[in-house]
Amino acid sequence: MKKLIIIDISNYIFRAFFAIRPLHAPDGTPVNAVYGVLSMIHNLIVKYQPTHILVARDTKEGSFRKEIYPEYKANRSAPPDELIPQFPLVDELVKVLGLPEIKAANYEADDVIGSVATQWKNDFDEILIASGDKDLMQFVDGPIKMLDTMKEKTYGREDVKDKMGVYPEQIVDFLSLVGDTSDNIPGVAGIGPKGAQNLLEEFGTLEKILENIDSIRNKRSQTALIAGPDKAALSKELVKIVCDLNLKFSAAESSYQLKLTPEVEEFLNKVGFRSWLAKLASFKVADQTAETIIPEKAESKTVERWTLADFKKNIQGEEVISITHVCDDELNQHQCWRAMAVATSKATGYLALGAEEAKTLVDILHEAHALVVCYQSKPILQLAMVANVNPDFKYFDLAQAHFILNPEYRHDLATITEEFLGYKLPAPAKGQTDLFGQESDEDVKSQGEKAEAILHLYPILRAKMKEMNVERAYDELDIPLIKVLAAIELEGVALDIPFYKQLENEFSTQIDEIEKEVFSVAGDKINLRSPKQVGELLFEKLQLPVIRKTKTGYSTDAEVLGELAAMKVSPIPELLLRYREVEKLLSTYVKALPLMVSPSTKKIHTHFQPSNAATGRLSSDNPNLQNIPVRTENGRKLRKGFIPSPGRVLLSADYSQVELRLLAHFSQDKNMLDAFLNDRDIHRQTASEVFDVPLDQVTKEMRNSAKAINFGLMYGQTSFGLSQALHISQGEAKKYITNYFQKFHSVKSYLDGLKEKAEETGYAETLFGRRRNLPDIKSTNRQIKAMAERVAINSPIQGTAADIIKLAMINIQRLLSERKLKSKMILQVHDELIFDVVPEELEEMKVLVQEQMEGAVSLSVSLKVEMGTGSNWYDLK
DNA sequence: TGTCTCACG
DNA sequence: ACGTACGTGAGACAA
Repeated sequence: MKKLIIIDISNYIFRAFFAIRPLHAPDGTPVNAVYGVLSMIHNLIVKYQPTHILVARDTKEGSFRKEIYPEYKANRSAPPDELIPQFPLVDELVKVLGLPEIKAANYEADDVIGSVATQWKNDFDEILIASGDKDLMQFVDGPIKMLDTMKEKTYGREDVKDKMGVYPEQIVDFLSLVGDTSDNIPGVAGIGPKGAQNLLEEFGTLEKILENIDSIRNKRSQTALIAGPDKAALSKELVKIVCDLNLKFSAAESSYQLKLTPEVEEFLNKVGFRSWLAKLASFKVADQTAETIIPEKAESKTVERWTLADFKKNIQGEEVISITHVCDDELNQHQCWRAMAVATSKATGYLALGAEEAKTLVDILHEAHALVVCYQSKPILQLAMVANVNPDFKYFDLAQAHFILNPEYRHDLATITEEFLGYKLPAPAKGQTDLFGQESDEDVKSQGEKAEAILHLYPILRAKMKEMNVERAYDELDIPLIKVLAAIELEGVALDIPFYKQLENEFSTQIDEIEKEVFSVAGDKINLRSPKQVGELLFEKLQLPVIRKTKTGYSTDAEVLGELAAMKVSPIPELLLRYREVEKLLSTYVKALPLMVSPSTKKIHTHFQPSNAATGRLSSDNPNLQNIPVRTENGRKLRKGFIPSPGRVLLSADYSQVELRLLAHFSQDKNMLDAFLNDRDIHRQTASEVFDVPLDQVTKEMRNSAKAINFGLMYGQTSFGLSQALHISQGEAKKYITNYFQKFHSVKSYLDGLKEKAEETGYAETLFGRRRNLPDIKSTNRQIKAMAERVAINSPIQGTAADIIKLAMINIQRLLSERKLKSKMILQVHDELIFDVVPEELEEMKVLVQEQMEGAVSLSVSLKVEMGTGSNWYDLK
């Protein structure tokens, strides 16, 4: 296997410079770009294992392109001062590493790359061009691929088409039409990527397009081309890369192996890269023939077929057993158990189950006193609950344990098994029964192996949690919560279906009316649900100004439509906004929710996922009941359809400003603590501080700005973000933020401390010790690191709020059962709980809920809960 | 399947 | 040069 990587070193220098924070050699010379280039080259070698490397570079004299077009690359600003002294250092680095290098006077690195790639094409099994330059995509073909080191992605023929919209052989023509701002290549004015793509799709090449100018259907493109065919020709000359340079270098001579030589050592010492000494010293090219193959598990006990009696006998005296169930309906797992596999220290069994056997099963579990280890415990608990048995056996939930260990990983059993047991589970059983309702032997075997894996994983994950000191969040919050969630899900929420049917009629009529109006103005019938068609209508047909673009086309989101509507040149943007609002309500809620009402219980049974959101929050799906509209009046009406069970009332209780209270507690900022201790409106207080006006002179706008600042800072928002949110200049936003941190200086030091702590430990953690690992916080890539820092700020706050409400839920549920109350907890929406309450219990419930929520933890700032009651979710007052 | 858009805290 | 505010789930489209 011969593999060549061609490195566009100039491209690397710039990218490295901007991606890596400033670094200096012992003598003060800036070296961040040098560091970045070394690290990118090292990564290339480690990741792609090339046998040959070639460094291509520009010469100082400039290129022939400048002669034919003086404006070529004229818009490039001079390299930053900090970068200039690094060019010779990179030269030196390439030299001491002994990297094969080619440059050619009067030609650019691109020409070297093009010549090498085309002339050596048959000498290698694979040639990777490492560069961010779009031009070079023209060479992608067979063994030749583009490699974006930053994104760690290689581009083959189809990937080029995906990214650019055209195939590699069309890239030259494409760029000749579109132009390239980075090289100041003009292209044809009036033709963008979209137009060029369409033209090339139809005619194939630039020459054919120009020959057939008369038959171009798109009038805009046609006039553009008639006006500027010479521009296209000129651009093509500039874009076209020279491939016939005399290389004076054979393919074989580019063979390369990375070694730590005395010269390299000397260089690394000079620039102060001491950690690289060790890294390169231990560097070994991996043996390419020895691929890591994860073995299938070798031995396995025979899986016996058991009856319930066998099951009982086999788990007798066992301390730990594992079970895994087989069922057909993902969404209603507790209702459809067909069979289960069980593993103990001595035996593995498989038993088919009838629905009515659930109670017996749970009784056996109770009697046996074994710890029940499973992959997901919620359906097992629900199986017991629907059989009217209180599931008070001990359980260990692997998915939840894995979530605690690393919330951002995938938590499926196959992944966990591979990670901790080092083998692959056999392919998932098809779960098909034969004509006699018997499972096939293969299915029985694979289910048995699953149960065994689960049994073996338990002590490993338990030990790991102990080692990482994260048992508290698992044992005190997540595990007891699962039982609470199991009950909430089974209880469900009632929906007023007739009310929803009526809404469906109203909304459908509105949709039709708006649609008709749009069509009459536009004179065209398009699919208003298609962003693509909407974009074409607004920006091509109506020629409205393009506000923003997405990866694939024009952006038409609400913000864009709002701006267009404000221009008042066409009624369509405004109509589209109304269409979108109603369409969203109609399709996501009004039509969908009634279909989710269970025929047997007449209620909606959402699923609360306890091991999904990386911060430790719950999420809700099938359907999601945590995003029922509330912000607009029109949407809020949908909440009128969420009603109590017959004869009951709804009670809601929500934490007021939990996250900001937590911020005050964590930061101990005097100003912020004061505001909460005196029960002041926190946003008003902030506005008064930031804008330096007395409390009573704070205007609505000021308060709104302050609110945006308060929320933004918990997410690590930048001045850019704030300026976007408030529609102010970035300078103005910056002033607000500086001012804020001057007034709330402990908040600033707390947030900085969070970043530092995460950098030291590699994770962020909540008040209860729930962790979120942040490997990216050590990234040398600025953007990636910045993202990790924002997460380091947000996770402890969002996660602690999640922990607190979990604790409250556990305590409330326990009290409901101890006091034998009939009222039920039915929903959680992050900082809010909803209860289905028996009227006689209402007063007791209010006290109980408020006490438990406010008293869940004791902080410097007391938690405040606001409550409401009513006959639907809209009218909670 | 990925992308866009949009609902919530 | 690049992106820019965290955490979710769902429906519709387009390929």
